[in-house]
Amino acid sequence: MYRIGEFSKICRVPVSALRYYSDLGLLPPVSIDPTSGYRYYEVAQLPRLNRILALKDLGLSLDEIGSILNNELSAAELRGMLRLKQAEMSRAVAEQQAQLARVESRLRMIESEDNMPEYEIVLKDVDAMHVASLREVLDNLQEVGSMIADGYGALMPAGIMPTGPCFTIYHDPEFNPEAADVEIAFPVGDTVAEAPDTPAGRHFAIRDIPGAKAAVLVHQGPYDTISQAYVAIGEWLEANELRVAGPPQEAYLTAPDDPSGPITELRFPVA
Amino acid sequence: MYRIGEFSKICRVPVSALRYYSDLGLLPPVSIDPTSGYRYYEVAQLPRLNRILALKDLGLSLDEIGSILNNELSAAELRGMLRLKQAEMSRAVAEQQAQLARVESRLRMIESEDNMPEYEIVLKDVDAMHVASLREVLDNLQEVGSMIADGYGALMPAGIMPTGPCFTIYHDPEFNPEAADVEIAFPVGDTVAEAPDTPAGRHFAIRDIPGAKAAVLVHQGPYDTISQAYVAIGEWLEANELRVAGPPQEAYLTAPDDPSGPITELRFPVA
DNA sequence: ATGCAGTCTCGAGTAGCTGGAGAGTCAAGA
DNA sequence: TCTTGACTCTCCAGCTACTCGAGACTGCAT
Repeated sequence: MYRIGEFSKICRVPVSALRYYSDLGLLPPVSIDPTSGYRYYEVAQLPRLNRILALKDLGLSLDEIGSILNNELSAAELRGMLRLKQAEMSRAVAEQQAQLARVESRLRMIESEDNMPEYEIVLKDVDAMHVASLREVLDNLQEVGSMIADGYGALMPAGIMPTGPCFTIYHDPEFNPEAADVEIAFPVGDTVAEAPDTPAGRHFAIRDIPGAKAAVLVHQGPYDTISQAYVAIGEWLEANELRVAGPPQEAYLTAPDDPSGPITELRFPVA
Repeated sequence: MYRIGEFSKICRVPVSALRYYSDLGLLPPVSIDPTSGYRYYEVAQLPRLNRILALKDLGLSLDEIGSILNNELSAAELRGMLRLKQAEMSRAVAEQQAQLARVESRLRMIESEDNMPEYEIVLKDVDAMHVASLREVLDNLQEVGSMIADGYGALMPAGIMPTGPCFTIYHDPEFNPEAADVEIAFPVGDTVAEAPDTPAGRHFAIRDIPGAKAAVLVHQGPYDTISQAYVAIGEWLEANELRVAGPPQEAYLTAPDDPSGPITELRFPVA
């Protein structure tokens, strides 16, 4: 019979943890003095304690360990749980490694530039959207502005309120300013199934854009400096070993008359 | 000006998190209606929010991010912090991978045996000890018992109380029952600098055993079945790709007359 | 006027402990 | 027998970065 401190030395587990396990009923002391409340342990409890530690080390929660120790779980169930943990952990490892890679690339960046980067690029889950869109091959990207106005000019009178800021999708595999395959999308309610032609005679397509993970960057300032943002996001993707998995999007988050100037969000879907 | 829900859609950050950042002062809304308490945001806050998310993704705490955003930290300090995080994270990644390997080896084990393993093996930090020890080359391991008794026979009368259970250290690079280089160690107080010779005329060495990480296993049952435990720990070390980094120890945790039978702890230092 | 979706604050919960406060206990020395 | 000091007890708070729920209020559309 050892008091908790001695037992703690023997098993090399902190006293506080032993008390915690005792309270949870995971490792009840062999006896508790009813007057003093002192917990008394025996060396014979070491195998059980080691089982607890071993199972904990496998990533199981104390709750789950309790079930296992009380034989509430069959071997098959334990196997299933472990397989689940395994999948979960390999995902976690991959995620951790990616995060470490991001830290390293960031370090390299600030050590070469010796200051904070101009843009912050973040991975986000962009969820699925139902959109009304106009797709055209343009020989002049200036036209995008008038196409947007044209689109709103059709949707608003028809009572179709966009549910979010409109954005363009650049379908070209490589940038070609003389024949740019551009889609302008207006997010609309899920129930919208058709839209009238625009004042300029364009025809809407209604489609779903699936959700995806995307590298997202916010560009604040005049649109004609946005190429810097493309450079930054390209470098970032390369540094983080991510591959582009779809056409990039540019969302126009501000109204044309916003006092803080135009704000554009770049989204590159990644695998 | 957007209400929190709309802004949440734009930035793809949950409302609860935005409120949390607002309470922490990390991303205060541009205005708060004094009567309703409604928070109002603007698109121009997206860059700051993305900075928060990017820094968070680098493993910084919200506290640290707050300092950075308020310019309380120089670029050099940020670099230092990131380097620290980097070291910490690569350690964490390695640890996670090792844990994943343990899960996988455990899965393989229970899938081949189709039941729970007999022993639970755990990595523990064994801390440094000051010991009085007897080292000898024995041609018969049975003698260990009498050596232990001999040791106690010298220490107790001299008023040197062992501070923990005694243990043997097997110094042989490979097991040799005809000439086993065995050290029997009695943990004693740090102040002990010498001990008298034993009744049988053996001479104590007083030394420090450095702390180390060790694979630990508890064997409950008669000593002559302990070879199973050695097999188990050997398999475990192999499955977890750990290398032995010192002579193994066997600690005798029970008194000879303990009703629960002998309990032995095996410790293999690992790198 | 009435819904109803959105928002507010506040408090609790998460996992696995760790640390502290304040009180009681045990064994040895004076 | 008393004291001292090490140990132990219970209970509560804190850690991180939120999330969830209760109960009350607001804003907008019918």
